[in-house]
Amino acid sequence: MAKEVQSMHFAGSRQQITLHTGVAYVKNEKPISFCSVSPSLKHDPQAIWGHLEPVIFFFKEKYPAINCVHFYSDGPTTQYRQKKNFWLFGEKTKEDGFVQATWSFFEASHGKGAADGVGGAIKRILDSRVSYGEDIVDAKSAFDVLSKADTTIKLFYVTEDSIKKVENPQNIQPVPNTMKIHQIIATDDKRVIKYRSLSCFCARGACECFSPKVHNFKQKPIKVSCKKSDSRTKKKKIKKEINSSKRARKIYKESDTTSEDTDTSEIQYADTDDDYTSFDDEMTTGEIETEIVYETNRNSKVKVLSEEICIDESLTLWKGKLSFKQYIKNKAARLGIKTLELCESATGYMWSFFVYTGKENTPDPRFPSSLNMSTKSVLKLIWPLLDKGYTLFMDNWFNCPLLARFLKKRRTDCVGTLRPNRQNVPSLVSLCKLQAGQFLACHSGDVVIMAYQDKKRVPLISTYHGTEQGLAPFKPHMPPQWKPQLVLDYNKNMGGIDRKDQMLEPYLLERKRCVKWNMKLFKRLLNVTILNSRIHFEKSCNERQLHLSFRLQLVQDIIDKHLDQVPRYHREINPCSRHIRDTSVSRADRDSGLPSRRLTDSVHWPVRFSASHAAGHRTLRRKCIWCLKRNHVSKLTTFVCEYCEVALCLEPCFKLYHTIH
DNA sequence: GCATGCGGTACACAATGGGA
DNA sequence: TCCCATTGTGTACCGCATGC
Repeated sequence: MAKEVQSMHFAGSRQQITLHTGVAYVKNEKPISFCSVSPSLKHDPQAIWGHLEPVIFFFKEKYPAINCVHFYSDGPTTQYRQKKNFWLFGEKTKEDGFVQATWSFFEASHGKGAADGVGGAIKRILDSRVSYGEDIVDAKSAFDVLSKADTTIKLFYVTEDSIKKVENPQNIQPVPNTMKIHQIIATDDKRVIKYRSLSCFCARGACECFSPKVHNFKQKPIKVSCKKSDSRTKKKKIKKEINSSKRARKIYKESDTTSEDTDTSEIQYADTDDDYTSFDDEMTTGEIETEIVYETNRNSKVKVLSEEICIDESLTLWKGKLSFKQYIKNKAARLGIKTLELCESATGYMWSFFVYTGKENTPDPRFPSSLNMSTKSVLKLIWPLLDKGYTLFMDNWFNCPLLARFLKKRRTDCVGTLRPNRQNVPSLVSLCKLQAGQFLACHSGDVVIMAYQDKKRVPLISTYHGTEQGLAPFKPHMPPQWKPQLVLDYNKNMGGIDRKDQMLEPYLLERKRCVKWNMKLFKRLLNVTILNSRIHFEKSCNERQLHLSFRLQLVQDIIDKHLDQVPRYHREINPCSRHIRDTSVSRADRDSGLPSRRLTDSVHWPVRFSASHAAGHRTLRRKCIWCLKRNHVSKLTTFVCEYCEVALCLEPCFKLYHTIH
């Protein structure tokens, strides 16, 4: 409805005014064009609603029965399509008594609209008056001239004070994906709006077409500051969150624990993941694809694992904003992206993994939703390996008796530590008095639960151990020590993931700061892939290879194989280049002694931004990287290097970028 | 919480090119 | 050569993601 015509110059005077034009369509009535004139040069939402207020008042008075309003405008972020306007829209439409209200934004480059026509007519009237000798020096004189003119356009004068009186909302929550919004809808609550990427009017906008999302301006995001100086406050916040999660914890009862035919669909486990505190931040999880599950080996024969495998968690350091960022207090990184991994115990070969994106964000239709997260995680990872006779080692976050029994039924043994507060764990495990080195074991069918007293009480579970004992590995200056075989096997085989992390530690590709979290995760996976390759190589060749020499050899092999395909410039600056062929000079040019005019060996050509370059973008201009990085100047360009896909000014940035290292 | 970088848009003005 | 429409460029600003 509204369209703003920018500032104008009048009869030699440099004073500017603002015209805010529009056309109103009322059912069964002729369209009414209107224009508000103001000396204020503000064009922000506060000004827009300052201009709209007298217009709305006029129409409400003329047509009191109106209770529904639809606004149409283009979508500049400086004016209409922005959070402040959204906020004022919800506020003002309620104040003005509209039952239903929508605001739709035209797509960019939509062409001229009716409101532009009104603006053109106004400017023509003013121009004609100036040509007849009238001097229009300010907004008031322009309004007077327009009022005297023979026009059907309804005119309003808006003072600067009336614009200042409009509330200017501060510190309000931005609406996610504002740039993609094409319609906002007012709700019963003035602080809550709906928005969607496509407009619809099948129920005066109050429909559920195109899945409108709800935005509440009242809610504030939960933020936890990570400032070093504020560590005490941070600890308090973490402690508070942990306590609240404990209070909210629900212990479910097993539906049928006596049944012999135990199935995962019938069992429910206690949820006790109180070591983790998830930080919710500004990013909504809906924007994140949670299907980052690495299951390439499910049906492949790439690697035959040895019998002992283990599942554990790993944390990739990430301090930036991320909705599924995890805090794990006993990890070195403490804060980052948590991955749950299945590795071979002996070598650390990572067979599968998935990124933990929170309890609610990792749905898997294969498992009942009643299962707790730790059990679902185990089943998700081990599922392709069931019925193949593996022995799975896990720590106490994953283990519980019913899971162990289920795995045993699927020909998979299970060994690990156990939390005494899990369902079906005998109370003796935590209550019995034991001295250091003593242990107590309870049997139930195939499952044995043991309490071993070391420096502190360690509950354990196994599906193939008994009470047999073994001699612990020799330690200098320590007497030989007998321990339950269960404990010895657990200590021996649980460290697969730690072994992998230990081997990767000196070669952390992801150590360099990354702007995006997914790039950091990608680098980490690349690193794990190299380690996996080495393990695979060692097994296939049956010879030991130092990790460093393996990596160096890998780099050399890649260079030997692919260097010919690398553009000339990159080869010349690469000290490893051994295969440079100068094909840029023709025989005729060599004979003439002049440099060749033919750039046959170059792949770097300046091309215009095309639809392929601008995939996902709506404009065909980008900021020049060279101007931005080297000269610290923001300069838009329409050219891009065809090969590098980097935006560069044609002159001189394109040449400088490709010649100065 | 703040700073920074990047993508995106609007707007004003300059440059360009075709037709009379 | 002039006029006018189109295209290109610079600037300002906002939203969002990320890092510290």
